[in-house]
Amino acid sequence: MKVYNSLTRRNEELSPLVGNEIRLYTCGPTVYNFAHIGNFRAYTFEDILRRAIEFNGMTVKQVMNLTDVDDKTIRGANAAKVALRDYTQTYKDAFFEDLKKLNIEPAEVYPAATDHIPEMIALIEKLVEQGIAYKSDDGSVYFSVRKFPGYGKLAHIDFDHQQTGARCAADEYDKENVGDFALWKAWEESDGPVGWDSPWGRGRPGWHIECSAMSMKYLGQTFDLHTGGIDNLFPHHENEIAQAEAATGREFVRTWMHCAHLRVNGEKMSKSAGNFFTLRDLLEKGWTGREIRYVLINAHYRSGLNFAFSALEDARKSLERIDRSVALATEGEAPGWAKKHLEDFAAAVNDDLNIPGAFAALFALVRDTNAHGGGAVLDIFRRMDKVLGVIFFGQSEKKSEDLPDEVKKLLDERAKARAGKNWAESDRIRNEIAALGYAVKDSKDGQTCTRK
RNA sequence: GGUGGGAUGGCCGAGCGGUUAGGUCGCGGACUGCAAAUCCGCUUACAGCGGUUCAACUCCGCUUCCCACCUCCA
Repeated sequence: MKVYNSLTRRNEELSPLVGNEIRLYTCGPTVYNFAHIGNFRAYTFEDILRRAIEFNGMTVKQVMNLTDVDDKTIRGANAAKVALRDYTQTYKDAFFEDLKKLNIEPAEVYPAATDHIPEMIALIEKLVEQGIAYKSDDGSVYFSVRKFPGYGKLAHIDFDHQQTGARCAADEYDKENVGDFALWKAWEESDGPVGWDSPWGRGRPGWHIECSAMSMKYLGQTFDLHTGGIDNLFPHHENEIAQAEAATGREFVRTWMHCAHLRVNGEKMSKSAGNFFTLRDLLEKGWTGREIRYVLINAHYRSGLNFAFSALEDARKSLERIDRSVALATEGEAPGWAKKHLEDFAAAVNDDLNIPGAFAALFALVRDTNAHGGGAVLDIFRRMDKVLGVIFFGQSEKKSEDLPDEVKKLLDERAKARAGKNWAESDRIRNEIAALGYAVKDSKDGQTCTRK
């Protein structure tokens, strides 16, 4: 299995550092609001990643953090006049509900930042002791990027020849260097009741430190894989590396993977443009979790994905087609042609998660299965879906589902009409059944009726 | 200004120096009383201009346009 490593900018074989287990840290949500589908592009990408690792016979220990203290959560909680913990709990719960809707496999650990303040303080103390972090007059602690030689190696930025961006021109902090970032932020008025005691006084952790502290706590000082959206590459992940490697003197993460952004109708998703959707927005419009999942995963994770409602419509039809084919599939030893498609599927998945290519193999299986009128390919579908997570295997149950008496009666009448070749009557009854929400299809074996 | 990624058929979206991506839509055929489903075929896609090559959508250069990051956005 090969994946693209942002650190080396090359495709590399992914193999575990220890045993057969890949240790994976995925940057999770800041729980100040409902997550939007752009966020979920990252989470579905990470889900595909862990499923692909498992597909290849390895196990995964995944840690996904919940950022439950930062500017936005504090602002939200204080504005709502509720405790930070209560405020974030709402969005934590919502997040887990959303993950289920998208059929995202749960991570092994979901550490919350506020539950790991001591670990963060310990890490910061280590950095202060080493003289790589310093306390400013206001009680904040900063990381001195100049003192960490490898700074910029992930983002491939040469800071000696870098002009200062417009956004960091404002000199509102008491920092030695504009590039220095906060490890600990001193308490200020707007924080209200939020704050923890520390060796540097009351305050709260900087954003980056939680990921370094929590990932190392659960996965070790050096672990296999760390992922997130491309926007996290710099500064967030760069800073995580700096904090961790400066503290331990060891390599922090071997492989970094980043997914590209989602656009909506060709434009960047933003509230002001009115093209900002949460998962809940789409569910309310009648789209299902797996239709949304299909759209989110059916583009290579490193390519920008253009989200459009027409893509959801395509997804719905594509999934129906897959479902119909799966309903024809049976248990047993798979025929050679099906095994070939699984090989193609695996090759695509193992080529840096080429999911569009994997879907092409799936559809080749669909076509052949239909052409053969079925086959012992259920296991092949199952193995493909182990990675994709979009197939509905309940088709046979849906078929045998009890029909209302009213519909049964109409079907009997229609069968009689058809026996007498009374086509007008047959069509009339078909329409009547359709009006009740059921679809009738005719074949050599007679009528089949399913709920629409 | 720096760094990185893009422009593919109506739409979505892979890919590679020469061999069908795939989905969806549309058209034709088979099957069917009709329909639906299914299968087969078709609509001769690779931003523009040069270059390298026996051969370029794929490599190189230039042009146009787009996107992301450049200090707390997945």
